[in-house]
Amino acid sequence: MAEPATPAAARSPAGTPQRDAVVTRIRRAIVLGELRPGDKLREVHLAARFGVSRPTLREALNLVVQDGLLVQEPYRGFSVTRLDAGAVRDLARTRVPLDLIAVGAILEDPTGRRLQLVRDAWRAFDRLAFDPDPLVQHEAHVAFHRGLWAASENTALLRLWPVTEALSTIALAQEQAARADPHRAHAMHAQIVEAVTAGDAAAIEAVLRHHIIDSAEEFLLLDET
Amino acid sequence: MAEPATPAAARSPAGTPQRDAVVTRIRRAIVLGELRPGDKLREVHLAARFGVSRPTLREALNLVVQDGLLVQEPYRGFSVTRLDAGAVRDLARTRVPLDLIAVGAILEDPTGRRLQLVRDAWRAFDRLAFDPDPLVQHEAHVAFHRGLWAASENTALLRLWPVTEALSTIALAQEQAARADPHRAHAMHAQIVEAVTAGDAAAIEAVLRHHIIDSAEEFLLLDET
DNA sequence: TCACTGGCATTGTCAGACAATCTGATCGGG
DNA sequence: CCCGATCAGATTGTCTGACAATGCCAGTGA
Repeated sequence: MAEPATPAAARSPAGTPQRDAVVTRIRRAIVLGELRPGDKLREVHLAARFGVSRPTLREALNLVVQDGLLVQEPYRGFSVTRLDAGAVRDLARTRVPLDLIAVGAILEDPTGRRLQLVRDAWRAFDRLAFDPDPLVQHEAHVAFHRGLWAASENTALLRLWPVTEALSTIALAQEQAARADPHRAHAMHAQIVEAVTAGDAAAIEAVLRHHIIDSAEEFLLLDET
Repeated sequence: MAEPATPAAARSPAGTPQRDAVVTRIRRAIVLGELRPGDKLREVHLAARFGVSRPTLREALNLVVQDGLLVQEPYRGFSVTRLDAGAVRDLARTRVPLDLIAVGAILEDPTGRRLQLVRDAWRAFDRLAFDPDPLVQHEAHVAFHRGLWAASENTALLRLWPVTEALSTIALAQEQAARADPHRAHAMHAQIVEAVTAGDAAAIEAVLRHHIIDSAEEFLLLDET
C-alpha cells in the first residue's frame, strides 16, 4: 500500500505485450548459454529476474515449450530441452528434404521474385555474419535459413519453421564451446545462394546436405565417442 | 501403491493439469465444428464454460496457438485459424515429402520393428474407422498418420507432427459439410500399409500423393470456383 | 540397511482488480 | 447527405496475493 516505490507497471513499454519480451529473453538466455540444456527453471526466480508476475512468466514459458526449446513435466517444472545424438542425426536427416522443398518452390517461380527473396536474405546475412556479438551472429545465421524457407512462399513450411529453428538452436547451444566458425558458415551460405541462383538441382542438394550434415557431425563428435 | 484413488478427478483425468483438459476441449470444439475457422474466442465466456479461471484458460489458448489451430492478435484476442486455398495446397505439397521421409526410415530398418509399428497403427485405425462418432473417426484417421511418422522413430519428425496435424485438422474443419468418406479413407490407408509392407518406393509415393493431394483437391473444389 | 512418514519447496490454479487497447456508435462539420 | 473525430463500453493484458496439489528429501523406526 504505502510502499510501492517501484510499481512494476511503471516500465511497461506500451507497445508489445510484456510476455513476448520475456519469450525473447528466455530464448536469448538459451542461445547465449546462460541456460544450458537440462537446466531446471524455477518460476519465482525467473519471474523476479524478469520483473513480471508468475502468470505472465508461465505464459511465456508455455510458448517456448511449444516450439521445443523447453520441456515441461507436470509438477516438476520446466527445463531446457536436451537432445541426444540420435535426435541431432534425425534433425539433420529431416532438414535436408525440407530445405529441398523450399528450393524446389523457389526454382518453380517463373517471375524470379522468390529468387530475389533469397538474395535479400543473403544480403541481410552478409551484413551481420561477422558481427562481434555472438548472439547477432547466431540470429543472422538462423535468419538466413528462415529466409530460404520464406522465399519459397510456402505457408506450411513457414509454420514448420519455428520448431525446426528451436531444435537447431538447442543442438548448437549444446556444444556451446565449439561454436561454428563464422567464416565457414559464410562460405557455405554463399555456396547455397550460388547454387540456387544457378538452378542446378544436384548441386543444391549436395551443398545443403554438406552444410547440414556437417554441422551435425561436428556436434556428434563432441557429444559421443 | 494403492490405485490412483483421486476423487477430485471428476472433471479432469487424474494427474494431468486442468489446463491440458481445456486444451483438449478446445481442440474437440474445433474438430466438431462448434468453433469454426474465423470465429473469435472471448476469454471470459470460455473460462466460464470450461469452469476454469482466465489465466488457466489463457495458458491453454496459448498452447493451442502454438501448433496453429488458433491465431492471436495483440489486444484483439484469439480466433480459429483460417486457411486460404493456397495454404491448403502448400500443406498438401509439403506433407508428401515428409511422409516419404518417414517411409524411408521405416524401410531402412533391417529388424522390421518399424514395419510392425505401421501394422499396429493400421490395426488401431481399422478398429475405429467406422465408429459412429465422427470425432472418434477423425481421431483414428489422425492417429494413423501420426503412427506412420512415429514408426519412423525419427524424433525430429515427431516434433513436427503437432503443427502438421493442426493444419490438416483446420483444413478438414473448414469444409465441415463435405467430410471425407470413411470408406475411402479406410481403403486409402489400406493401400498405404500394403505399399509400405511391399517396400515398393514408387508405389508408396504414388499412393501417398494420391491420398493427400486428393483430399486437398476436394477442399479446393468447394472453396474456389 | 531400508521402507515409511513427515515437512518443505515448487508448481498448478484461483479470484478479483486495474491499465491498455480496440470497437462501435454518436455527433458535429463540410 | 456523407464523412471524420470523439467518447463510452467491451475485451484483452497484466498484476497481486493466496491456496491447493504434488514432488523431493531428510529423519525415523524397524
